[in-house]
Amino acid sequence: MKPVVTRFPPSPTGFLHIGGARTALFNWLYARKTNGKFILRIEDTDEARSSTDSTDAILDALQWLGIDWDEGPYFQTERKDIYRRYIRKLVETGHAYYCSCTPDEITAMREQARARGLKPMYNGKCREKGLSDSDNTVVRLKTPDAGVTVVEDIVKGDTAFQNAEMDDFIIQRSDGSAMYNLAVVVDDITMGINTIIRGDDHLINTPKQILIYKALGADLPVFGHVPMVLGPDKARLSKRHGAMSVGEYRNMGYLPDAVINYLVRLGWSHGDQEFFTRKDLIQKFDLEHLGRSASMFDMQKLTALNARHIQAKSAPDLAPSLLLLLKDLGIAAENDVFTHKVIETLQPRSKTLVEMAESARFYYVDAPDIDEKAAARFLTADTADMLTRIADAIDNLPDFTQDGLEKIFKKIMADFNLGFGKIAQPLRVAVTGTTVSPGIFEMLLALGKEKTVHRIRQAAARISNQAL
RNA sequence: GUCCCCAUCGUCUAGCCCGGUCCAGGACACCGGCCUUUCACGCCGGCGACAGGGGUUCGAAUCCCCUUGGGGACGCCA
Repeated sequence: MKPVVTRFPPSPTGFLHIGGARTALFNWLYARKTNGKFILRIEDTDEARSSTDSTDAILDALQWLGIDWDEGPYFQTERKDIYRRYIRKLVETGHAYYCSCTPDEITAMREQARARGLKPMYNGKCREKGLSDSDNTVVRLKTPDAGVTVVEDIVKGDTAFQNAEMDDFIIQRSDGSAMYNLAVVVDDITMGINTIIRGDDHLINTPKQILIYKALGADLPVFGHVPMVLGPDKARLSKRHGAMSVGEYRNMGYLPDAVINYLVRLGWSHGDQEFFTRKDLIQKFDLEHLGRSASMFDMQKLTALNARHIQAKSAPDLAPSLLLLLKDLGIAAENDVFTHKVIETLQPRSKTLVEMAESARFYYVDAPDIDEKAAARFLTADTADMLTRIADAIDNLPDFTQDGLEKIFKKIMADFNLGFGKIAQPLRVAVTGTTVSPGIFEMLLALGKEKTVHRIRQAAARISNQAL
């Protein structure tokens, strides 16, 4: 059994979008699962639309997702000689021919075909002319007039295409450059690709490609055409659907593991399992459980999965990404024990890292921004004394632990005849500035004794000042 | 217009290949409740689907056909 060789061939005409990422993921997972090889190839033969910026962005996004490649990136623009050689071979063996029809003529043919209720096609005018290479000639593949070409697809099953439906398509442009179908097949053959998983928008290209494989006398790879990812309006995913690029998800505070988890579940399943670690996926991914129908992209589910992945990670793992986001908020934080504690208090209540960074803000600033509404409700005149008492008690606490804090709170509760809630909320507002925060104990413990005492005193002072 | 693909809760899906264990299971969302120092997490419960019509069969979500709906492709783009 030969090792599996898969590939991901993006064209560098923009960022890596979600649909492309999923295709890359399927190929990568299958290669990793089978101990095969995953090759990256940049399909930049459309030089007008391709850019190195796009290439960089795509590579960057793949790296962020943790999709690494064993070979490449190869660039099709650097392989022109290879294509030319194969095209020459096809002409020499009679599988292809030169055609001198002008674009206008072709347009006319198409209109004619359409008028007769047929598929718009080239009519094979130059097929038997025996033209040779000259300016303004293209090369076309000689396709069979009759019979069928069957695509054996591991996700769609066998699909038969009438050869009569296929025209003699162009494999080389008049400027001598290779067209997509030719370049892909030549690349896949020469790179040893034996498993092709791609979007089902390519299913129609497959019979054409099979014809090229056959004309070249090459073995066919295994094909698997996965359904498209659609937007919420069931239209193919496009710019107008909002966040499309993988990079946007990084900026919004999504974890690569969550994105991968979500993407793989869009069209693949493993029983009822929803949560997968990277390791799980490499172990469990298979081609048998790829779905056949298109799916819609659902941010809410991605977000839910992201929350679960945030909880599943360790604080030190989360820290580097969070630090970057804190920096965006103007907060300089270190990857230290303090930050790790901060993260732990926030993990169960953050759906994204951006959310976590915003919630973490109060830990780092010198004095929290006091929310006026919260202050009006909880930092009232009658709490000033209590807060001062708490601050003093904590200040004198030999051990700044949950036990120590509990003892203090119990005493205060008894002395002031208050329920715990009556103490906790003013305290929370004093220390965080808002009524919403992690649990009092974990939060104070993470904040540290000094800051805690300082903030409570500041709040008490604030109340006194307002009373004047 | 022609060709191709697809069709289970609002969404992602299990089940379909090898009909009965499915008056269809899980997850997200939504709605209740519990827990509780806030917000969350968590837990419990609820709502909610086999597109329609014909067959085949003792029996169909599962097999066949048609209809409808959705998607894709018909480039000197990839």
